[in-house]
Amino acid sequence: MPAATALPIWKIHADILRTLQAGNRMVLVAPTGSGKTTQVPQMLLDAGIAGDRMIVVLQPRRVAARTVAARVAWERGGKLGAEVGYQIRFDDHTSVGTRICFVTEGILLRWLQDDRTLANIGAVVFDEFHERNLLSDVALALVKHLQQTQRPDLVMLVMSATLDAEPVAAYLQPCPILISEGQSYPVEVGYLSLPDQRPIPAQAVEAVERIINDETHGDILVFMPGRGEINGTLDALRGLRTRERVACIPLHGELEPQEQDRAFAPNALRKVIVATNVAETSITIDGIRHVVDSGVARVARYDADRGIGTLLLEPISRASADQRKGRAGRTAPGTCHRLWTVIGQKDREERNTPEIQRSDLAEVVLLLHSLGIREAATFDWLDKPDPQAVERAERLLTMLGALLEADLTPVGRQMLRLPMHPRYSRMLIEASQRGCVPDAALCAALVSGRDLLARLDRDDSETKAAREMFEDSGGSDFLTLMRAYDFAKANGFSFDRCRNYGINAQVARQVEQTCQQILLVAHQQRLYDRSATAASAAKSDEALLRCLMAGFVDQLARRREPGKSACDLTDLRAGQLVRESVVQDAPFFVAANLREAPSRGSTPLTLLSLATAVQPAWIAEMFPQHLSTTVEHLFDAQNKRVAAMKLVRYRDLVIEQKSQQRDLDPVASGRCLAEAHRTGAFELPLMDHRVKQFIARVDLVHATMPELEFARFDADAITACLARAFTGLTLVKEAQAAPLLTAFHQHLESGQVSWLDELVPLSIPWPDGHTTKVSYLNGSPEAQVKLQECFDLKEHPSLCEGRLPVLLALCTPDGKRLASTTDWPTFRVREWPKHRQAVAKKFPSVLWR
DNA sequence: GAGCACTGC
Repeated sequence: MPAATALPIWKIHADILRTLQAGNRMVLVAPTGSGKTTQVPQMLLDAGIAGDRMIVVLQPRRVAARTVAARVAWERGGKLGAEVGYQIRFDDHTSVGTRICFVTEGILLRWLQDDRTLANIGAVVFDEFHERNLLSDVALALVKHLQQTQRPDLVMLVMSATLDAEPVAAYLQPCPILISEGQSYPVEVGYLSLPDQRPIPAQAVEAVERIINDETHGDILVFMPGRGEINGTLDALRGLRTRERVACIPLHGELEPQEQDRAFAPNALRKVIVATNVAETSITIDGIRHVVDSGVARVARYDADRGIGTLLLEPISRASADQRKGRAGRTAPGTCHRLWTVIGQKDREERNTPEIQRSDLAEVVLLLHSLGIREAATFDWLDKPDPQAVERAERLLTMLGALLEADLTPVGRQMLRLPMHPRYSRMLIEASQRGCVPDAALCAALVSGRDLLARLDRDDSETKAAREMFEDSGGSDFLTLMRAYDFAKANGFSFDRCRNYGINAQVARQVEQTCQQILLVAHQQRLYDRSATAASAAKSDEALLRCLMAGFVDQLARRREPGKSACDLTDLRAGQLVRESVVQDAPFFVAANLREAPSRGSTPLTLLSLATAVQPAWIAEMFPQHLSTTVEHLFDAQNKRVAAMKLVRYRDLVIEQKSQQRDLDPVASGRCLAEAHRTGAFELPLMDHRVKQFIARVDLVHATMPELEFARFDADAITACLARAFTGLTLVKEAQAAPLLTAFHQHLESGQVSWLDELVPLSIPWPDGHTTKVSYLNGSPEAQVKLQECFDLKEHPSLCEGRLPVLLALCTPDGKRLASTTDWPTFRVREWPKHRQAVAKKFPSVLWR
């Protein structure tokens, strides 16, 4: 370790201090290895930048906050927790004398709720800001807001490892940018010459093989999007034919710590580490000289329109690819093998979408309200969140009772104290009424971190059998988690015992801590009395299930068929319950997790998980304001009739239906039959030529003589007429026998019907003294006439006061159509002579003129 | 008849 002052950041020491003495904002671009995280806070302290107040350094991860604090305390020769300290969840190493404090972002936001002015803080340093985590964006915006209002003396310093600092500087303007060099080695980047369609594991293995056979040195890091691809790559690596033996090591977040340690531990063999994005930001491994980058990652997004999360494979941004590349140049020059082409590089996004633009914002919006910021959508953000996401968050908070007409309620204020998503804090409030706070707290804790239960492999029948031990009779998937947790706790969180049952012991320990913390807050908030818990030992599951429903009632699902997974959800959504859920029978349940997943078909699946069976009666009791009852007339296709049903809905989801035939409404019933006909449910023989002619005539007058204001027959109008004709009827049979014409006449104003015979008559007079029929079914008047009878026509017949000539279909005596015309006199002069000879020859008995 | 990156109070 070099002397701290030899670190590159010290070259701009004077500039940093000068800038912060002249102003109160600064952006510092300093790559990894510059020493910024450990040195800058000390520089600020020694120069008295924060006065006698504390310097807070925001870290995105707990490990970083803890280890960096320890390092800085050591450099200053003090004890951790004295002059230099840290605070993360569950772990507070600070004292009254602490001057530099490393904290995770959530801690600062808690402090802000306790003291809106951050009175004892003089400077806030945002480290690793380029990651653009949700909470760093929130913290930056709130600290800026505070500086502009009550704390102009507050110093803000944003540190970023990438050069992309202009947007932040512009946001904080006036705000100088200082740039420090890093301590890294060049990395040679290679692209594919042609796109490769093979699966990425195969491509990656080929790249690894090339690196090894090129007789290079140093470990190899392969970036893959997920566990499946990692395992695929490791399988393929085993079949690798190289002169050198290598150690293949998986690395992802779900691994237990000792398994993760294999990636760090020295190895006699060259290491090939196949990792997810953990290795891009959270975990740094020394000795990597080569990176193989698949160029894809699974990215979580939030569809605010539907309130559904997605996790899809996406091409990574150029910024992200550079970050991955940098992992090869930390200790020596390296190489980076990108499994995409130079062209493909240009098509990539420049940087990642900030998390604030792809997250559920309920928790953030509630926090902002507590700080007096009511308009989260128009607040001064570095990057504004999607207004729809803000609106959905506000709607959810209103539904949960945290907001009332955009004002924070007392319940909302209580919810804010609880460190969890508002859905779960609402659940705890409910639990305080129902005497099951400890269970509800456990549920909240169980979903607050990584998954407690390992995902089952297809052929892992042993774990599967063990898992069934925890499964409940079908009430809630939370009960399964709770039992698994109880098991882990009863076994002292033993790794071995837990592993045999597919339980992550590390996660279980965290759940224990989280749960204790929640219970402490709940106690402080008087949501329950800790000393009195023993009394409520005898309890049923129902209270807990009702609490779960309170948090997720807007994600109520109704099974379409008994025993099947397809469900309808509130807000006209649909999805299917995951097969490992225990709620396989209940007709109604709430799902705590909605997410979209790609499927083999073209449409993605909406998967519902963490289900809890509920009863419609509970909804009626707990949310009467969201219920509506209507009598609706539904077409019963099976019995070919209208059925009157009393429907009870929670929002738009039917939760109860009862036949209500005696309340049948004649008008609604007729309407229902008409709609059913419209969708093709049955034929109408009486929709005959007469009716069709009538419709066509009206439409023709409408088009030709708009000044008469004849109403056109569109599909809606026709359905309305049928509804009128069917008034009081319930059976298809009755509808089919019902006379229709009168109902269609009523579509017109009184008097208009009689004008029709004048404007668009069903027949017109003919020179032979008879009449000839006119058809309107093709959209214009047509008459079929005998050619020889036309010679007495004085002028061409026309309708609609002369505006519309009748199309005459001219037939020879055998009834065959010779030609047609809308201008007989001209036809007679111009066209007839061309036909005359042939016609006269064929029909010599007729006198042709 | 089908599936999952990473954090944090």
